[in-house]
Amino acid sequence: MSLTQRLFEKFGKKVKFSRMPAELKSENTEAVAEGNSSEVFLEIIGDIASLVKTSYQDTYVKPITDLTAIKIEDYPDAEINAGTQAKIEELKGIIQAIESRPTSETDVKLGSTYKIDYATELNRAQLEAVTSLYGPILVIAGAGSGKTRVIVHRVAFMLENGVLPQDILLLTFTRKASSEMLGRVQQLLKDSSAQKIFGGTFHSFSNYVLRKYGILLNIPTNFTIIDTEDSADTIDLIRSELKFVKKEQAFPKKNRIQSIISSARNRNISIREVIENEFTGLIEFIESIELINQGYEKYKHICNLFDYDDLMDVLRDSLRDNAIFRTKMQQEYRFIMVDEYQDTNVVQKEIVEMLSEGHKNILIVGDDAQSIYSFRGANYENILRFPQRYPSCKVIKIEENYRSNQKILDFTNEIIRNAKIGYKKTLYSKILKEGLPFVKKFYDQQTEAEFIVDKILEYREKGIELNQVAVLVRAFWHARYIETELAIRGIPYVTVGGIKFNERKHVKDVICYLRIIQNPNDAVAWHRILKHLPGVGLLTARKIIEKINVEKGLNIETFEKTKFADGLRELAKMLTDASNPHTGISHKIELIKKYYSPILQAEESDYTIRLLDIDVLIELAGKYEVLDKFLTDFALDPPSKKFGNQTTPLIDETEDKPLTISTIHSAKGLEWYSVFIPHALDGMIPSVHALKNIEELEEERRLFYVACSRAKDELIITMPSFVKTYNGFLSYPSRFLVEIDKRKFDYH
DNA sequence: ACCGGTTTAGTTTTT
DNA sequence: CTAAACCGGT
Repeated sequence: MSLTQRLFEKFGKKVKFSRMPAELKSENTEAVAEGNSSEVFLEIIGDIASLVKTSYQDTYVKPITDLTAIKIEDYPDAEINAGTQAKIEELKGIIQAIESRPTSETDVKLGSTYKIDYATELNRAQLEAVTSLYGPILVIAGAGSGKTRVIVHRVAFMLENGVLPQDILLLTFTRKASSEMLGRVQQLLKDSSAQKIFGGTFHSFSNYVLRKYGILLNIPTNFTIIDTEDSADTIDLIRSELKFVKKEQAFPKKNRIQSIISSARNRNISIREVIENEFTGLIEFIESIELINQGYEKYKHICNLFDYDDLMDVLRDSLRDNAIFRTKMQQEYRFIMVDEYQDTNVVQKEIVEMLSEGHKNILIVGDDAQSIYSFRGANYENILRFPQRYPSCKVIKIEENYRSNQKILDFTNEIIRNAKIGYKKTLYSKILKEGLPFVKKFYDQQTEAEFIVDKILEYREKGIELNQVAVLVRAFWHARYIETELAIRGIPYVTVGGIKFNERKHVKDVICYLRIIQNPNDAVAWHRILKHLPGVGLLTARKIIEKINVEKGLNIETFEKTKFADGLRELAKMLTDASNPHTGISHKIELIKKYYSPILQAEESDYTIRLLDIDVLIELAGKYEVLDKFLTDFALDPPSKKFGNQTTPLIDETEDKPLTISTIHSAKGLEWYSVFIPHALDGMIPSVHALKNIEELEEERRLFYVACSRAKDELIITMPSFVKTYNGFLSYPSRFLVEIDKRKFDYH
């Protein structure tokens, strides 16, 4: 029976799909039925699961979807062009050169004058990294090999050897990581000297330095930091102002333009190069985008705004062009350590090189197998090429793993063994275990979610707390069914990654009012809040802002006769009240809340829930004295990245001990007793966006590796038999699973 | 000319 | 879910 006939039997009429397989469309030309085609399709897909479109083959075939039957040859190869091939070969050579370096076998002898017994707390490789203080050092640290331990002990060792804390610079991937490390140093040494060490992200370091030396560098010290969304909004303003003539092809969207511009800066190449290499469809827009970029730069300058890339670029340029500044920095930070070096981009690499140019006391730690941020310009070549840059450097590899049991390591080693690029390191562990990693396929996403939640409850019965368990996903929507299931059963959980607290629309609105109070030139913030006034759209907002610029402030009389005069007057009054330097930040937000609530109510049906977030904001602001600092921290490092569902905006982790649902990216550096990886389908991990290009595909592999290597004791990988996406159905298991020796896991 | 409601197309990851 | 495109009203 054909599909059309089956549909007819089921629904009593012919059903038309908006996105239907071509061969079915031809069968169904006189279709009449309406309705949400995807839902209908989903309902019947159980019967006809044989007809599944694979996103990369563009055909509807009966797929072999059983993990035991499918072979890696059934997956299409990713393209490798000549340039990439040459680079892979070159990197192989570099890796070989590193591997053939003699590993240092010197036993480190330490006196007994230290507070810490380094020799017993560290293994040999770790000890060597900790006690080598001078010259360039590369530490290749596999997942779970005690990387943090090395940094913590090294900092302690430095201090114990009389290095001044203010001479040390510790650059990490998140601010949380650095504060945890320095906190541990403090505990080890039982004194507070570690507090004087500068520890933080590249961005927070740049922010600190640029504001401190702004006068020397001839840049304003009171700039406002804007995030990616603001950046895209600003770019959109410029685009509409430039009034490009309509072309055949639609102009790229603001987020795309933003990512092109940012990508060019992160990789230190021109916009033209980015488009020619990666966005060949947009070649006709190169000139326009370059024009937009010029306007964007000018706009930021006038409004005193810095985006994330500015923080990096301005610091790099200043170090390069201002010799006085460079020398000052080199003298100030005589010992530099960089964590997660595989996730630095070119600009950051240059910053590190210039900072350590004189003394060369630079230690970098990283793992090329865990490089997962190339979309942000990160380049794992930075770590691989470090020995090229510093031929005399010491290379230390730490391969003993203290996190996972040997069965999990056997599994993760296999993932990385299949990699086309990078070190083939083999991690080992002394932790032994009977069971293998668990892999299971389910009928659909619902049954998969139910299984996972059942299993989590089972763990809890056995005494494993919820906060010892994590669900790791490639993209946030992969966890939707699981979230629903958890909510139904009342299990507390926090989400990490995805839309963050500070990115929620209403939170950002409130922040924009504060930004105007702090920097009245902030046109991006003005745009955002003026558009809330009835009768004000893009163009009117622009006119108002122009007037504000000319008149050096918001002058109500200018707009007396307009239809939005009342709204503007109310806004101006609130801003005047809240601008009073004697009102605390929390009180300012309360004034904003009073003004903003009716606006929110008019726009959102769930406004009472959203108002709770603003109360959270008030609470958070209570810890700050200076508005400037509050806004900067909010842009660079949101006070709490973890938040629960709508009824509990912020979760107290120590009290509720919730389950973690996280993106794999945000799970970096963390570990749990047991880890679930749902949706292990080809097209999810690896993502559909990465199937064509070998470099992107390899990054997905590393992502899968990072996910699996978070597990200490149990690793559970599941998949539904199909998932509907906007352009097809996914039903093949992840190729990374197919590649692995079947004896390394239990398949159910 | 401009605003604002409605439809429709496209959806990764983050400092 | 979000942002662009479309369209009708002032």
